[in-house]
Amino acid sequence: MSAQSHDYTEGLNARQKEAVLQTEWPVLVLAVAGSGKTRVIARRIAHILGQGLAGPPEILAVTFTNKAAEEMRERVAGLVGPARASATVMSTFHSFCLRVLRGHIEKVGYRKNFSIAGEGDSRTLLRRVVDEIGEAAGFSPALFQSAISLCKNEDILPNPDRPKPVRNETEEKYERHMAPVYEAYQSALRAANSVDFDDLLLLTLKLWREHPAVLHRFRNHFRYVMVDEYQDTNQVQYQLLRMLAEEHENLCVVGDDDQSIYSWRGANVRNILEFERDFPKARIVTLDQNYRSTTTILEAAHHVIQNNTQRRDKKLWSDLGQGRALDWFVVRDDEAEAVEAARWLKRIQERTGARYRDFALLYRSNAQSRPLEIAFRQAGIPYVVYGGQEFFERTEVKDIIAYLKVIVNPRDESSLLRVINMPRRGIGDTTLHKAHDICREERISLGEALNEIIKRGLATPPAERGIREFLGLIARYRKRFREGGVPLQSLVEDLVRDIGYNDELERVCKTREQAFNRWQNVELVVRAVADYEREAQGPSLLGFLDESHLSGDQDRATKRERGDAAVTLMTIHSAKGLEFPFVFIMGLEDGLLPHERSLKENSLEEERRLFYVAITRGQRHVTFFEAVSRTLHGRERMSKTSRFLSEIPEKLVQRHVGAVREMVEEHVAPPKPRPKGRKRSKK
DNA sequence: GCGTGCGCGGTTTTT
DNA sequence: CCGCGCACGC
Repeated sequence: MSAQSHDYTEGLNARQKEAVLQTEWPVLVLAVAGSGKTRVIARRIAHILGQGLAGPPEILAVTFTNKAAEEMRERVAGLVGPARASATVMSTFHSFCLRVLRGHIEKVGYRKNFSIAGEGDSRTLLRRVVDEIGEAAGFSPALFQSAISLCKNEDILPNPDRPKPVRNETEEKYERHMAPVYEAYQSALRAANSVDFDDLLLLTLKLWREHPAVLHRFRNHFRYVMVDEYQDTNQVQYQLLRMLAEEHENLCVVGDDDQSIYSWRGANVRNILEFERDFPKARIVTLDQNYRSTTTILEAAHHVIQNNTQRRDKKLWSDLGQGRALDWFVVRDDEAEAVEAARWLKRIQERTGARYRDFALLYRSNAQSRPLEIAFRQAGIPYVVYGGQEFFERTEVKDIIAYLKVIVNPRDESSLLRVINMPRRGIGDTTLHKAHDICREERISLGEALNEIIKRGLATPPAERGIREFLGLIARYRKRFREGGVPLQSLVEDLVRDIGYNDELERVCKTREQAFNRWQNVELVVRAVADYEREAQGPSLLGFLDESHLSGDQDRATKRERGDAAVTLMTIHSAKGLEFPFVFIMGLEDGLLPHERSLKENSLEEERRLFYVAITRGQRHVTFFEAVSRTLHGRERMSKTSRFLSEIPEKLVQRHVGAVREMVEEHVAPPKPRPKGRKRSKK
């Protein structure tokens, strides 16, 4: 590795160079879809390192997904070598905050061994809370959950007196019930020494606000801060960034307001729209050259997005040639849609020699995948459906994880409740209610209360035996894990054996096959532990749990590999950031895209951005499918063409009604040889 | 304390 | 149509 400084702007266009070279003030990089933003961030990091402006640990690059962080790390490694790349801090907001909190959480009132409550954990907890204080008033726990999350995203704490303009009775009632539930939920979490995903960010903010000395250490440490997908940041993330960059202001954010599709999760487009107001010294660099799609695709996308009012106007162009007009199939129903999509796919393959992995079918909602799966299976087309149940959300996986959580954090009540009678130990509601009463009277944790029950002889003999067995098991493993010395993997293996989980699965499952499948998931947990133990710096059970909560789907890597020889089926949301030579956009009907619920909620512009994101995934060709009639919730409904389709000029689209016929020769684009790293067969 | 039906609700989901 | 959360009978 050469020590002399290197020109990391080589091969970049003028704008990209500008973005890389401006390092000493706030920079907003407005990067349209496919304009090489990851490349720019990676080069910028390399440039800062190469110029000796900062050392690797002094650079912070934040992303939203682990995958993005990983990709970034690889890109940077390719430029400056793996050693310096891995010393650079590239992580998601959540992992970054977790790291901060593992070091300082005691200053904001939690213990170091706090648990992370996943979405499911928090839902369960919320159900219990609502039950206990009897505040449901007809509102579902799910509703409370998302409302609380939105509050947390905006840095709003539970406060019953919060003045709020009230429009109608339902809303007023809702407000009245929301505050106590939020408050009770928060104290329950705290009593369990647990934090939810939103707390990771919120508590970091609290820590920095209340402990300026801590903030200063981080501020002085991270001399350069970069943020990917800035349009997706929420209020709390914005505050965190602001505090971190307050002095040096070496903050570089990259994003595209037109691709903001997560406002329903608290993302605030305002952050990117008003960056100059927030940081008056800001420079703005616009990357408007697209390196991905044909001009036809871009023109169509551009016409669509221009109907939005709340956006920064920008061009969008490429020099990749015109390509084929977009195709638009109007078919009878969702079944026909799937069958025609399969036929169309084969036709394109015949003509272009494209492989299965070159295709993606994108849809608004997961329910749309089913007819596609059926048709593709019949047509013998291999496919991979993305989304669905996450590995760490599966029952058996959650059970094992819950055991581990109880072992690490004795106060973790949700996890304790999950496993105390799993497998059956004869401990039911009666006993647990007694324990819960003791919790309250004595202000002790549930685990301690169980001990009390035995001491006071309050449990029935079988329940008492169960409690002893359970507490003994947990105590034994807690000790073993604390003492260390034995590999994590064998301890987890022992645990799974000791609790008799295999037998439990055999008992619960109806078929052998199901038991086998679920047992395999248990084995995957053990494998995940082994993998973690091998890779991590200083592996610990706590570290494994942290990783398992924040790294989403361990399966994703394996799915990707399998995806090589398969067509991709996914929602438009999960397609963001990806690209495919051939993209099919399914269900172009009013009510689906735009979704009817969004029409009610006044978020048509976000639906349009969603459509824009879908179109701009396509490299060579995009096809629309519209079903005149669609079965939804078991009921057949007639539908109207998506209003978005009329926003694309007619000359860019070829409309076909009914079945797929021969692909009309003059429309076929010459196979576009743009080998981006990997070669495409040219025939 | 544990297993089975009814009934309700049902976009999107990076962490 | 499907999955679940809860309410009832063993």
